[in-house]
Amino acid sequence: MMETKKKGLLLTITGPTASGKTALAVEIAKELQTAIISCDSRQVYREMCIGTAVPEAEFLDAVKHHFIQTTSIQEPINANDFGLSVRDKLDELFQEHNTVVMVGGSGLYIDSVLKGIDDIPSPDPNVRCEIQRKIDEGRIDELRAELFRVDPIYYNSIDIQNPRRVLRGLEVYETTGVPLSSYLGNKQNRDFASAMIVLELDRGKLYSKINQRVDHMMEQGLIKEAESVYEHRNLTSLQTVGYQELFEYFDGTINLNEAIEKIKNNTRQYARKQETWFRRYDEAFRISALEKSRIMKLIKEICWK
RNA sequence: GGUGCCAUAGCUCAGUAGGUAGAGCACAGGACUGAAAAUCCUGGUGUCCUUGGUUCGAUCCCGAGUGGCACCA
Repeated sequence: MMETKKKGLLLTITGPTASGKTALAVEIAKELQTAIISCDSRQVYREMCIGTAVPEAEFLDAVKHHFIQTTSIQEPINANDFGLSVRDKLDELFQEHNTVVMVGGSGLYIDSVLKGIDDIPSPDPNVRCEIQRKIDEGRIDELRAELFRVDPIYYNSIDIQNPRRVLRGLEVYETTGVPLSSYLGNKQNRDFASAMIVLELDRGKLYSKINQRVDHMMEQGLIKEAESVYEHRNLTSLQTVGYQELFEYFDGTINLNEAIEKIKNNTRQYARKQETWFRRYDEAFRISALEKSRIMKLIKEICWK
């Protein structure tokens, strides 16, 4: 069989939040003299910096980073937009580099870049609002029945308990007149090679790093940052750990200590969900986040291939 | 010192007309192709404070002890 010519290698570094991805990626990118693509659904927003743990200035200065603070919370992006933009950017970067480093913990965004995503027309936002209204009114059964009628294939493929999935199927059908399932299976495979490293850290260590990091964010002025975006609290991009809890504090429903504890709890849960997601990447190299020299050795082996 | 109330899951608490227990949170596992730091599903946590008594049987009733809280001195 003829192997299609690959443009270059995308080396993805992932792992749960606070596992040390950022610093490691910078070190690797320096070693390989290449650029970094951030794969983080929240660091793309300019208005959120402290709470999303955007890399420190010294890191950003040392290596060219892409997709960090490039858009506004008022112009939200989604997994599809992200995947397409990254692929465009990679075309450009592979002209100059054999290897590019991608680092981040947003699983769906990683998939969008590596596996691609089917081309589905963007639904009408008003349609979404209308369907959401019905969900809020408790009419989910009605919506499920409707979805079953218009798109039984999709209906049978999703978690029908999850209103988001039901909504998704209906919003596509209602705006395009065509079932969502008919758009599936035509995605564009990537034209570059891929290798992935998943950083691992035992729960105890991970949780204490998370706690420390939250305390550090508070010292850096997370409250002030949250205040500055409070008026936009309903935007999708602000459905984010570290902000929603402080908004509750601003509202007076909880006190500051409770808010901080909640941020820590929710960050822990986020880390756990990330780990669940990463277990699906069975082609990935899994390695302890603490063994830096082993990681660097592994990188060299991967890149020599 | 006296009186009253309380003691049940890691935490906050519910409960059993006496048949060894349950919610929320925490914790753990899972799903996930355009909101993904989102959304959804699943799971169990236990000397029911100690000790004597009543009873076929006590976490529950009675006595004593210990600890906590409140009030009175």
